[in-house]
Amino acid sequence: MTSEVSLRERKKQATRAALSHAAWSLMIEHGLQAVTPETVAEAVDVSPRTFRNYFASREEAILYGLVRRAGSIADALRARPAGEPVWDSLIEVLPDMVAGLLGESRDLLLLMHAILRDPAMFAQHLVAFEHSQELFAAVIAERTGTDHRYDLSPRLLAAALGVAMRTAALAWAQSETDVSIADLIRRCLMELRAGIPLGES
Amino acid sequence: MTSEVSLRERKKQATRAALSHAAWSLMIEHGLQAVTPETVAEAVDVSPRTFRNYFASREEAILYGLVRRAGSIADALRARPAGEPVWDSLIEVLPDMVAGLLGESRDLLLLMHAILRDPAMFAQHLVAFEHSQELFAAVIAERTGTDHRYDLSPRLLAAALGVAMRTAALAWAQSETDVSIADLIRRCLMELRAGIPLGES
DNA sequence: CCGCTTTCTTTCCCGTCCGGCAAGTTTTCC
DNA sequence: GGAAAACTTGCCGGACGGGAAAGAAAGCGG
Repeated sequence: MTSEVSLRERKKQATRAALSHAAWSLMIEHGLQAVTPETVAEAVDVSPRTFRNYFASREEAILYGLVRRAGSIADALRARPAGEPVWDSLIEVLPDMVAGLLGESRDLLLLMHAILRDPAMFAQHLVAFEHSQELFAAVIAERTGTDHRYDLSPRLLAAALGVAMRTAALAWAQSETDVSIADLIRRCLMELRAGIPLGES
Repeated sequence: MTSEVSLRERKKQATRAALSHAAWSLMIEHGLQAVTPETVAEAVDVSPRTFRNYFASREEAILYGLVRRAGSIADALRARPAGEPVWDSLIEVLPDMVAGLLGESRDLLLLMHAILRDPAMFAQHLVAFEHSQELFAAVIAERTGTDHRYDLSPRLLAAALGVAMRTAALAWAQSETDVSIADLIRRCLMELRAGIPLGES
């Protein structure tokens, strides 16, 4: 009963999580240039070669945690009342949950700066969001009774969510005022639901 | 009058275009693995080192043409009548222009397969779209009289356009039926303008 | 038209990174 | 308990990235 998955699998997941966590911590504490297969592997007490078996790049390791958290957001969406309109679920769940999962705002700021400075980080964060979107697309498709592999709308909406979160995060990182990231995400989502009305003169 | 930019600058642009074009052609004709700094440089008759002075990776070279074309789409948007609502301009211009600029549908299919197969291509195509979105955000901000550096809406809309085009391209590449890419883009845009209404039961 | 300066191209080269391979270790399964 | 499968590790070769300096081309002043 303790093992619905094998010991082997649990160890692998643990190692992957530990490596990812170590990569993240190293970046927060010592900057991006301090994150290398060697330093990360040493922190987890495995060989550098093993690090490369788990992650194709240091960027992937750093951002892996975000994809995991996207998974838990998707689970939270699944847990919403069955009849609730999807847009309502999203606007209810996403802003606070994203803000909650991101942790220290100082950490997020460091991450955003790394993403904006380093081309490899920038590219990889786009990939991470893309992977997260697949998770969201699956949930949305479940809840609307469509198939996200064949129907446009779920994928479009999932992609729009990614856009909302990235746009909000960017605006947050660049703004001098300290509006909350949750509010920014909420505003982006509501604009999207309204069809991005441009107040044109 | 022929030279509003210097000869030097024109030569650089020509070299960049030639390298990008060669990289694209090589991919279409001989597959992704045939595209290397060496082969591309040879096709343009420059040194491999020069190729790397222009592009950070083969993927960047292959996709550079797409970003250029995004620029010409942005120009087309600028040329629309001043009073026209932005969404109308977009729906009017984007679908046909994208389809027209992409050329042979067989080529596009090869590109999509390369993007879906190769992680580096996948990452780079996201970056290319991101760069294109900055161009679109600038146009939208001009036409709505907002500043895309401080206002959310133009960036959100520009990002949504990228999403529409990528989602459409993906659906097109995966569909067995031969709907036109222009129609798919139009459908995505109209769904976005309508706030992605999900026909929920 | 001619040198001088600036910018780009090219060659050479070295350190780093990536990933295949095979030996050693751990887990699984019967 | 022992064979088979899966994972970890060190080693290694080839690819890649980019610095430095010489050579070629373009711009600029006379």
